[in-house]
Amino acid sequence: MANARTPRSAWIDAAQRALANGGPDAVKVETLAAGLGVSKGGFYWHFKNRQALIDEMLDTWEESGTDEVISRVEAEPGDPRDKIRLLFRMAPSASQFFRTELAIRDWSRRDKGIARRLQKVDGRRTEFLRTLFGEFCADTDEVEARTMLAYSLMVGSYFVNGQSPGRSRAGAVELGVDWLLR
Amino acid sequence: MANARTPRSAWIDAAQRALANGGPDAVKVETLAAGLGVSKGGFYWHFKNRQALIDEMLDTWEESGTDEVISRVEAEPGDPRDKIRLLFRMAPSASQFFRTELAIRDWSRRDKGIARRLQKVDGRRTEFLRTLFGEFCADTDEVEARTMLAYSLMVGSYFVNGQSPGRSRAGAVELGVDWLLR
Amino acid sequence: MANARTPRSAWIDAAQRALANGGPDAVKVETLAAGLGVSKGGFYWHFKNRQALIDEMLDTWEESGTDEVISRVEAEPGDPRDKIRLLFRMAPSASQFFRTELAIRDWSRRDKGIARRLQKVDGRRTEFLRTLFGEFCADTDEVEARTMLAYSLMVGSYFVNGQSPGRSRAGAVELGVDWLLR
Amino acid sequence: MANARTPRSAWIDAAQRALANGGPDAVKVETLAAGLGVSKGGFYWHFKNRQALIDEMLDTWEESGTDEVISRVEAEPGDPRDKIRLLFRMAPSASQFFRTELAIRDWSRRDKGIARRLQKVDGRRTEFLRTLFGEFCADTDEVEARTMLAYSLMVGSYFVNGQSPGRSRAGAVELGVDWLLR
DNA sequence: CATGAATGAGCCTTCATTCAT
DNA sequence: AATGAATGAAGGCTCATTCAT
Repeated sequence: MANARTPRSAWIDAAQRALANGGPDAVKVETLAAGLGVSKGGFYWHFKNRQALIDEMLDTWEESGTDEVISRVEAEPGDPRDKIRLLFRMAPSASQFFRTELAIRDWSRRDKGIARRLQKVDGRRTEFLRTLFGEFCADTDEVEARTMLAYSLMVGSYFVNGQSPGRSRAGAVELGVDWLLR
Repeated sequence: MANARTPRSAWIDAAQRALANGGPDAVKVETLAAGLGVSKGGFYWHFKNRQALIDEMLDTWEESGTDEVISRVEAEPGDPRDKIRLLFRMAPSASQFFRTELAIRDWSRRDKGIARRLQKVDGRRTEFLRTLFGEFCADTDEVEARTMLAYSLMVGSYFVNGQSPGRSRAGAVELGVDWLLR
Repeated sequence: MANARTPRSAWIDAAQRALANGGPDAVKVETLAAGLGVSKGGFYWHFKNRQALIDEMLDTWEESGTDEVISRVEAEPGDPRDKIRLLFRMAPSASQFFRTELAIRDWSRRDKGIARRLQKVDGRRTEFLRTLFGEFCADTDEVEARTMLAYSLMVGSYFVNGQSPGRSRAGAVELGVDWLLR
Repeated sequence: MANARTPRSAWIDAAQRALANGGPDAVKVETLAAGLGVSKGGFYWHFKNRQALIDEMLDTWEESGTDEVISRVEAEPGDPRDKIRLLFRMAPSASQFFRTELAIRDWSRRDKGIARRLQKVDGRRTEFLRTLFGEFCADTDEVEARTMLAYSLMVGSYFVNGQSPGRSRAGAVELGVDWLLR
């Protein structure tokens, strides 16, 4: 039973990829089925309907997007500054995951349920950042300022398309990080 | 005369609102028409097709989002720090406009044409920020770092959903701005 | 009054051209108006509706398609054979007119009214051919056979698309005519 | 299995009938579906789009209108004259098929693709006629003349609506055929 | 005589969903 | 665990027609 020919997880993965590449409206039963080399009818064996798939996909994302990242960073040796730097380096490397997240971020502005999920994720991550900054920074307001700037940079830089003169986006981001960690 | 019963601009406004609220796929001729209390057929008197409306809407956004904003800020008296603060205050007030922009930002990741437009807009705005920071900050790298952080904060904070403990989002953003302008 | 800015006849001509080029469905009020550099609203000043235009166009065609051709041929000097040859030569020269007629011919298979009109036209023309053949051919059946062959050739050759080896269509038709006039 | 509830061929047949009865623009997905007692959405399971149906319909017509006809005639015993007579007798009996062809003939004047197809069909058929006439007729020009007249009669007589005095169309055509086979 | 603006029916196409097998 | 076939609700677009000016 559990070892289905096309397991549930395959649909969820495909949905996540579709979301990352084309936004919520690109999560089409037909398209996913085609990608999996399966007829769309089969989809309804696994899921009640499209919404059910989407919900499960979001559950999956929510889980892996917080604990996983944080525990990986915490496991790493080094001072808080190293850990923050690591966080910035992780985002682009988890590309597929991160691109899905960007789509979800946009989506959250139109969907209360998604917004709630994102709030949890962002809450946990900023909390983590606050802890890290707090380790070398006494003033609460300053911790908050740096946290806000750091997280906005981490997320926002992916929504910004401008070109810094003579610098790659990554280069410009690094300058920002350095400045934040002075 | 240009006394249209439903002027072109009404369609563009409606499209902008729809984009802000539901993303590109929510810009539906039928829906816009219903919202304007007009039959969908009438749309095609004003625009060749849906794409033409979208293009014009983007043109409109592009213009008002750069020249307009920049010249309004430059007209204001005050030192560069005041001007940067004004920029941050303007964004949320131009709420409808800004929400449209956020949708465009997400869209740009999937559409080359949109990406090009956004690059122009972001390029001009960051250029403007660079000028302002340059007025009280000698080091080029520092100017770049502050610019990147400021713009990411301005944009990214709208994509972040977390809650700072005991602070509104606006409050947290202000802390960030203050810190950036030290 | 009678000298309108865009006279009735202009619409009828345009309709005839459209019919010749694109068949009945190409006779679109909008297209005709555009071709005349006029807005389509004006159409309804002249005609009750599309059907009215079509009917008038057919009336016009019916008139010019019989008496005109026949009287022009009869006016010409020469023996019956010359006149028949002239008829064959006239068809392609009256190109615009003839192309309209081909469209009408097709149309007539689906529209009783058109069929009746065409029957009148074909009846008069074949009658005329019968007279001409009768002048050098005694046997009634032979006259009928030649008439049928001649008229089918005149009309049908325009619906046939094959290529005779080493001959133009006109060349092949001429061979047929020669043979018919032996 | 290929046990389609509404097989592809049913759509093609319906399309052919629609074309025969109303011309190319009458081949409407919605209309065909209604005729087949099926919802229009189902159409797109069988065909990519309307054009795909039309193309397949034309392929079908092309094949059955050449190879099929020719091989059926060639299989028949008898001298060339008998075979030509058979050809003339076959046309009206394949009424549905022939009416479709007449529509295609008209269509070909406005559509290059259709024209190419028709040229192939007419080319093969006239080639066949040329062979048959060649068997009892030495002079090349005469063969060509008779071929042209025969084929124009076969096709053209269906576009001619006149009434021969005291004769049916079929009767008049027969007279023509007899004369051609002297 | 005509335009500018709109209506509404109709068509093509897409897609979530259903269902018998 | 899935396929083949279909439904039906949208949504984009065209076009005949209307009507105030």
